[in-house]
Amino acid sequence: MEYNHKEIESRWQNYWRENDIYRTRTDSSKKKFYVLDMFPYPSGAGLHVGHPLGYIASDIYSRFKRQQGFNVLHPMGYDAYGLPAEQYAIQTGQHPEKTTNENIARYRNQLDKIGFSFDWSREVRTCDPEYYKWTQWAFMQMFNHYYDRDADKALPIERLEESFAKHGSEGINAACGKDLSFTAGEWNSWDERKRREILMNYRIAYQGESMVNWCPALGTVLANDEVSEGVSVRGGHPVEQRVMNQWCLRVSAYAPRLLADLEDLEWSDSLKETQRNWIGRSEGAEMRFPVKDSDIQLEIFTTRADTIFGVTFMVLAPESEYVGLLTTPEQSEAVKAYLEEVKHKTERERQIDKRVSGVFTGSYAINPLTGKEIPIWISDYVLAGYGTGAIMAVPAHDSRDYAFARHFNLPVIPLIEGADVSEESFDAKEGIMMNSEGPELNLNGLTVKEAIAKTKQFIEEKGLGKVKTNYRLRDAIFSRQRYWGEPFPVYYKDGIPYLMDEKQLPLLLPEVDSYLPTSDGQPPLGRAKNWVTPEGYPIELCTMPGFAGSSAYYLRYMDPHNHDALVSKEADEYWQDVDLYVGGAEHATGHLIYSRFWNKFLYDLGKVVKKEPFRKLVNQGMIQGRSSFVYRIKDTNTFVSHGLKNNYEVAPIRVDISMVSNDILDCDAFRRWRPDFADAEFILEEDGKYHCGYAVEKMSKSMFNVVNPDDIVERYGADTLRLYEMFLGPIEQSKPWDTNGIDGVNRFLRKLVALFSKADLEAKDTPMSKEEKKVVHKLIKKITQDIQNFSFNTSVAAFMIAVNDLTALKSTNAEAMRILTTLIAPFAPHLAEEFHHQMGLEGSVVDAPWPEYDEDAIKDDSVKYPVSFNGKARFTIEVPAATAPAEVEAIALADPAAAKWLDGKEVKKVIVVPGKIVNVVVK
RNA sequence: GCAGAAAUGGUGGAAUGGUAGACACGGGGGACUUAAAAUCCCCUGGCCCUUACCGGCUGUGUGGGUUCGAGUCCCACUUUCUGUACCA
Repeated sequence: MEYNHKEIESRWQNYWRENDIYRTRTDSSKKKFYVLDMFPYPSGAGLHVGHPLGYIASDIYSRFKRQQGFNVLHPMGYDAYGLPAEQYAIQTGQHPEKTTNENIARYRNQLDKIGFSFDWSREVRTCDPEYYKWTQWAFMQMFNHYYDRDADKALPIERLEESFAKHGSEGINAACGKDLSFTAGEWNSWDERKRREILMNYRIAYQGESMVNWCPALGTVLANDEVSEGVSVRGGHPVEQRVMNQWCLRVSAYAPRLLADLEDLEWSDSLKETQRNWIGRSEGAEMRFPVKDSDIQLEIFTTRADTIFGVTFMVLAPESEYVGLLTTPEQSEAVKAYLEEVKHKTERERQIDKRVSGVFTGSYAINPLTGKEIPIWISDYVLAGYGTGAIMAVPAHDSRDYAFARHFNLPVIPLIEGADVSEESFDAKEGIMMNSEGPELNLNGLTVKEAIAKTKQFIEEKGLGKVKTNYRLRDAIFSRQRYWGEPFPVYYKDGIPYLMDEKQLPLLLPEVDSYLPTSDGQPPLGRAKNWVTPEGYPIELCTMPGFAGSSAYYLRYMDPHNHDALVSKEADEYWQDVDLYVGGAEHATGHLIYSRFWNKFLYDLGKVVKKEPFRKLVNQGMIQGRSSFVYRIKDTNTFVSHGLKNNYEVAPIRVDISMVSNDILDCDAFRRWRPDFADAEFILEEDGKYHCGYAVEKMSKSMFNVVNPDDIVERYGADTLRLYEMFLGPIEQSKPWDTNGIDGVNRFLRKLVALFSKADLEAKDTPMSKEEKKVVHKLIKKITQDIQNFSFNTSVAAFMIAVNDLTALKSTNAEAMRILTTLIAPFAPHLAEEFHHQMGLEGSVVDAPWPEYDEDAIKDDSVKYPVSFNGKARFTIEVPAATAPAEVEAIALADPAAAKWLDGKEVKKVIVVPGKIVNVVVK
């Protein structure tokens, strides 16, 4: 049999499609298993070989689970809303829906060629109204709920209203944007507008003034995870801080649960740690410092309550509400100038420019423990969004305070014995306290840890402050001033936002004549005609951000065609959660936080049964590109091979990797590549070949290093691509794509075909020989373990060994081939299906039951023991498998070879590890 | 700065504390062939000994430790990658 991959693969792909082999149904008689890939954003560039890495791994796993008898849900869809499509639309005037659909068609075509077992009948697209109806629905639920800290869950906003009507703000412990205090009488006297304003501070989806990342180039606000190092993640445009009225999600209310529930997840340590850092829990104390000659109490947050005797000044964030209150007339000019300066700095400039800057307010606070006056300053190193936007500065033990104190010549008081603060601050939380004695509290002689505890207790008792836990995680900004996203089901009456009726969902994205903002700076939806409710009220002009649609898509797959709910009760109770989620670690602080939050919210509402969406998560590594270089000798058109380039003055030039094979350049193709290389000369190495250099870089068109999976499939077949991607190395590891070596995997498949074509398929009932059985059962054991451990590279190696062994045994046994076919089905499904049918077996190999292995068949009759002397292996003995350790020892010492290594020395001890080793310890 | 992960031949990578380098690429040699491709066989960490056979030494980033025995466990360090940062 010839291995004609094209013919085999297209034939079985058709068979799977025509027979609906991958259709999954809810089947309560079987145990479920849900394997999910992070759905892709369908970019215009199409898939490169890096994208399918995770898909192949998850496909192997889900096929394996299916063969083990599970009812496997393995869906795929598209994260279809996004910025690139919109920017392309702005440039070309084409509707983003059109280009998105074209990209999706291309992706689908590429994915289909690789032979995935996705149930495409469950496909979701975030831009599909039938899908985003439920994104809008979830937003409405969030608008209609608040977070009750006592119940520790989201509750309907009506409960809050009832409570306000009866008791005012008294007795309510809820997540709230402001410190609000009012009586029932006040509440009842307020009109609807005022009440709605109050309620807005409690809603989980709320509209509020907040400091946002504004990106002028993109004309939109961005979430914190969409900004990195002061520039937008998409496009790299500068981002500045602005106060704007925006829709937000009260993710921060869920911070404690998001942190605590990480414990039970089977995620990598590094990913959990990244989330822990992002959530950023810190235990400390909130303290009030009275301001001199004023009723104002300045509230600060600190984790170092122990350093209170070292506070020599206080600092406010420039945006702090105290700034206006504490600036004295004498200082008002200077403060005004400073605020102006800070305001015009972009976030990026603020980060790059680490110079110390600040201004004195003119006011003084009183240290409540020492009674001393301390100046209050303003500086942009204090952030408005964290803690209270004000700090007590302890220059001796905080490097930022230290830099500030040195710059403005403020005193530094060391508090820890032996700490040298003449050059830099001593930030470590360790040591013995000194200089810390006041009229009421003495910390001297205590360790830092003891001092923190004692101070906290003291300030709570004296009512100077309270113990507080802060989280770094901030609420997610949920508005985008863009076109290509989900419209908000919100309209405005007298400027107050109201929800539309649920029956009006989905609220369809309207057509516009251009995807740019309007001339008066409104978002693109401002161009839509009749963008009003039937009653004539204007509808919200912003759309939702990308993470809105990707936060609950895994639930929709469970029940994708349901018109009445995001997911039915039955489907949710059956499928529960994602058993295995495969995707990139770059989503650690975005999607994976939002999705967990979204799921927990729906859990609070009783809409889903699991408090966490993704039980086990595997991060596949990034596949980098491997660029090839040629070396042009300066001022010539002569190119020198990599090994000889040091003899010349050369300039490296990237060449398209399609002209390079195993680092050898196809010189003729190179000459044809570009007109100016047409008469290129080459200096070759001794072997008569031109060797290219290489570098590992991001895979991109501009580096000429993109490898398209279509080309690999065309040349070697999908089964080879699948096996090779797995063979490259551990799935979690980032590695460069290197097509060198794919021949080895392809060769293996051809050997497998050769082995199979010699098999005597007629003699079905012939038992395997002992040797055959051993090879096959060892393989079953190895593959079963490897798949469970996600160790696919070693599985591929095991297949290679088994095929070589069976070939060496000249095996023609049909049973051995049947088992081999079953085992390789998850990896090389096309070839396995071909074998399966050639053997005349019923149905698809997809449902071939996973074989059990027989431990007895694997056991050796005899065991080889390396015999070591003082840990160094010297010779090998072979004894019957059942030999007792004492006897093994005797045989080892009696071996003629032993005498040489004993050399008359005394044997101190002999260690026999059954089945492993004999180690003789001699003096 | 902080956090996490990693470091093994020319390359990608194997190794439940038990003969390091599986498997594959690349390289070398050979068979078949008029020839090439394809295929098959042998060798392939380094150093040394030997005509050859047989051998020996050394070796998993560096330095220490635990152990009969360490690539694997512990401590310190170096380097690389990833994430994150005026978060008080």
